[in-house]
Amino acid sequence: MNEPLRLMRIGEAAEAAGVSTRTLRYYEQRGLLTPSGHSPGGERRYTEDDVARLVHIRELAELLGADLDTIGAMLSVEDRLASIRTEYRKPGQSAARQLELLAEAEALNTDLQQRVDARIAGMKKVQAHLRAKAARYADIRDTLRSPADA
Amino acid sequence: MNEPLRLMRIGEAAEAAGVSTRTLRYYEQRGLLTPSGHSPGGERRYTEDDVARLVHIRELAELLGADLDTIGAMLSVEDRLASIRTEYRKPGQSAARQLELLAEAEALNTDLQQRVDARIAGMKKVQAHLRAKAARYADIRDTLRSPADA
DNA sequence: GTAGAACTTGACGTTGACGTAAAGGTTTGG
DNA sequence: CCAAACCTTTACGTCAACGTCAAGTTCTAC
Repeated sequence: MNEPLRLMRIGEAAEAAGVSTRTLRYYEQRGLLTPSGHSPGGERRYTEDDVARLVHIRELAELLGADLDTIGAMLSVEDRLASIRTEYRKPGQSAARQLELLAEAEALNTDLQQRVDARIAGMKKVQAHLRAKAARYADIRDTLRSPADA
Repeated sequence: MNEPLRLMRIGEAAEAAGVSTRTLRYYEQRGLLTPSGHSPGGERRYTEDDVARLVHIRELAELLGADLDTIGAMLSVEDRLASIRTEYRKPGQSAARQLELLAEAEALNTDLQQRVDARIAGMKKVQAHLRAKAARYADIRDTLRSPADA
């Protein structure tokens, strides 16, 4: 009924995400990523989902250039969200409570979207600069070929 | 004939760019930004162009998340480029030499473009994720309003 | 059941990009 | 010309995000 659910040791998980084992332990200490389980002897065991989350963290870090605290905030929003979805499925919940949680998640998501949008806009500005420069080079190249100067 | 050419002291230049004076001295030490001149007493004097360069550096740092060494490399490309333009204007230059310099500049520019493009692509991926999430929230909101469950 | 690889928890080291304090020299307005 | 504001160099401090031992424990393959 339940899938095989591969459990990875820390080294395997780290390699799968392209980071060091130190990074995994550090992220755990910072509350960003807790391994899904442990071996009887106490070793960390990671699932594919854990690795996906790890990759996600790296994306946010590298693409957004955000520090780990900021990323932690983003993740807790997403986690919050997941629990909202769970809670939402339970029939016992009051509709008011559900709407409240939903509103919170939406606000945080909107905030994140704005940050990303701003960043993309800035990057596009740089991109435009570079394109303009490329065009100038092409011009210069043309001028060099046909020296109609005087 | 020549414009007034306002010269700023370090504090003014720093404030104009929204950074600390320490940052200016640090960038100078790292070879990223040398003031255009000095007062007789030895104080740094910056021009508007210097400030523009400073702003440019900050843009690259914040938008690209690049470290100062990388930014330094980018800047030296641009500087190289400016000197190429200067050299290119001189009539004494051989056309072969000009083409050589131009090719170098174009190669470096292309490289930079690719890096920026990749970054934008990554950001757009994140953007898409966030949009999908927003859509899901909207769905949930709808479901909450009309509980057609059984 | 044992060797060796991989893991555990400390704890100290490193690097980048500045912050900050000290001790003195320079500018500038009145 | 003089005080306040601003600047100079030098040097140590800081913070994040890990890297790197060290000393001991657990896994895995044979």
